[in-house]
Amino acid sequence: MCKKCEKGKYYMTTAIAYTSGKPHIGNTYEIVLADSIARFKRQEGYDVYFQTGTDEHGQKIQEKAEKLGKKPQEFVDEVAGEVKRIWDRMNSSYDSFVRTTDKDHEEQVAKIFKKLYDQGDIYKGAYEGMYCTPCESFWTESQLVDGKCPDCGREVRPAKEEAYFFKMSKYADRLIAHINSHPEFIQPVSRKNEMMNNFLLPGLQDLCVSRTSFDWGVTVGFDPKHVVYVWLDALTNYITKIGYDAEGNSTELFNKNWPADLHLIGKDIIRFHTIYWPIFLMALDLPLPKQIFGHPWLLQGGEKMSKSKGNVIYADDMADLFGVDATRYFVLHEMPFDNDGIITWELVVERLNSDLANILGNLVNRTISMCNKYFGGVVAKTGAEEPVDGELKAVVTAARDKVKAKMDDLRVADAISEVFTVLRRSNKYIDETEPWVLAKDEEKKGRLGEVLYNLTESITVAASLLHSFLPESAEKIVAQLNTKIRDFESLNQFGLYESGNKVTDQPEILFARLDVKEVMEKVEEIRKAQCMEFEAEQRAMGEAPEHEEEAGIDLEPKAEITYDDFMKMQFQVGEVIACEAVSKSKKLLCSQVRIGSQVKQIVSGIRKYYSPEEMVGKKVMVLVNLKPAKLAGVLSEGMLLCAEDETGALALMTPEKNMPAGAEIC
RNA sequence: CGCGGGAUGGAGCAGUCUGGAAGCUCGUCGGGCUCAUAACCCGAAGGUCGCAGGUUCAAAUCCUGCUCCCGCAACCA
Repeated sequence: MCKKCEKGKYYMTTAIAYTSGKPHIGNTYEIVLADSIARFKRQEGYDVYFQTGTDEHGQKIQEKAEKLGKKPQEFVDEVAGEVKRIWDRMNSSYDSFVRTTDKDHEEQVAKIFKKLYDQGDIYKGAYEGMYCTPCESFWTESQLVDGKCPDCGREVRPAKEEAYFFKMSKYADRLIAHINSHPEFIQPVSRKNEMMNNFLLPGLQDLCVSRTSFDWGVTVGFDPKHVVYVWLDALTNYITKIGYDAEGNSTELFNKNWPADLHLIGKDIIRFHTIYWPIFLMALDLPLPKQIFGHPWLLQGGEKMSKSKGNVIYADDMADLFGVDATRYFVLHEMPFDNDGIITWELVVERLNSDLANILGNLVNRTISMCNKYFGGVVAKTGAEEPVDGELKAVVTAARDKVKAKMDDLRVADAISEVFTVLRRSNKYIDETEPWVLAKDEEKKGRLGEVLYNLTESITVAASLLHSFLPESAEKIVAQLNTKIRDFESLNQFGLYESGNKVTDQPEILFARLDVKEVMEKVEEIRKAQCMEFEAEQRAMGEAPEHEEEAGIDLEPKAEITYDDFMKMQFQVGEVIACEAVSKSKKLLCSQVRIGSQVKQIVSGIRKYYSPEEMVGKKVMVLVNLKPAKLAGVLSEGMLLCAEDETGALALMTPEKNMPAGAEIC
């Protein structure tokens, strides 16, 4: 009975999370998605090996650690611990958690680098070009967009660096052939053309695979001032951690599991996984992974999440409010196959109430209640069948293969929907059979027993199919029914629930309905806490030695103006009577400013330094007769004057003694 | 002409590749039912599929042009 041998191995990975900060629900989505696939494959009978982990090297991490006054290792230990904790909390069943700072990984990366160098795929050159610090990327002039980084759009600066390069072009033809002959290689397929047209067909540039500008990475053994640059370090985790050895002594685990069956990654790093990674593997003379799936993103209300917007949703907060399975359910359900998904707290509550509480939880609850009420909890087949049973049974027995078909395409959301089809049909079945009517007639007791048996059986099958997605809840359901998660093989059969079995007499509510308002109140608290945390972090990152010896600031002198020029400008004291953030912008606040008897609306880029609440009541210096203009679509009828230091920090100008709103400043 | 994504009943989406009776979930309204977590079941209303042209016997779907929205960027009056 070696269940593990039935279908062969299935090796899958997630991308490894970059440890520059705590992962939000969008990042967490990937692990939940991967976990569901891993669990499903196991259920199907595959010998699954599921690897995830963290990517911990690089300039960004080094810099962030420095700013926080920590050693890089100390910093990544903290973040990696946090990532692992969240992954665990989400109940992810990974077999291996890799960290790129693991010694065995680092050793292999160095060996791989040397091997590729020795065989001539990596050569030493000099990189000259425009460098984008945040992206850690060099660009050629022709790649720049408006003279800026084509990836992030930020400023680049000319830089020259001695570096090692990988001869990408050498393998390009082979890769193109592979992609063309393996249509399943890149998923969703729409990404395939993107890669072909934008990168492969125009011709691959050699890839820079080392850096000298920082040292937080794997040192190149034979040239220690270089560290291995991100992709050769990060991507290779997929082989190093299962025991690949560049010198030919790979482990059993590696020989069994490579090539990977699935790399699950975000759509933003498809290029690296479908071009660079396969080429590295070709150079190492290893087979290519079978499939790479670039999943879409989960966006907060249609926007990307960011801390500075205070709209980041974390898995922890969701799990606190809704529970782990509800969190898993939401991200899995809401994420379409190749479009970005949307997450808002309101949507989460809606899904939880309507699907988990109403359809699933309530079905289990009402069924168990009836079993108890009418038969003291005993569920027994009586043989009193009626035609309507057939429809229910047909839906139940068809579910397994439908779920499997969706999962084979990695359409997890659709797979879950198939299970809910069963649950909906079961609820309908209760209405059709009206057990409470049957219960009133002693002669129909047999029929009533059959109906409840059919329901119990249907729920058992559904729970078994849900096990991959909502492991905890599925276990709870079968426990309440006093049975077990059923073997995948037999899930297309109806009637395996042990007749005469007794369900629990104390059914627990699986998912409680939630009130949106109450949830939103709690969310407000979370938001506030998040903003404070963000500010604290900003402060910790800010250069600490602020007031040692106040340095003056010299500005480029502007052209001299006349007194008449000066008199053209009308400055007055204004009182801020209301203020709110401009929703479209991260930086702007919109204030209503009372000047004498009139009120002007003024937009200012000071959100980073002043909250709307603290603005209200302030007396400020206003340039009143500035021509009105629209900022981020909002009309602004003047300017609040601020002092600005060399870091860009702002301070509002306020009268040194209290002055009435409207007082002229001259 | 910065890059990218999008526009389908009140909300969120599917359908677009491979033209051929506008569909799903939620919400709303009406009805049924009472075993159950004010849950469940049935029914209804609600869309000129962003706009304008074009191709076609036939366009949400293909072609052309335009508008608007979102992310990055910009905006810090």
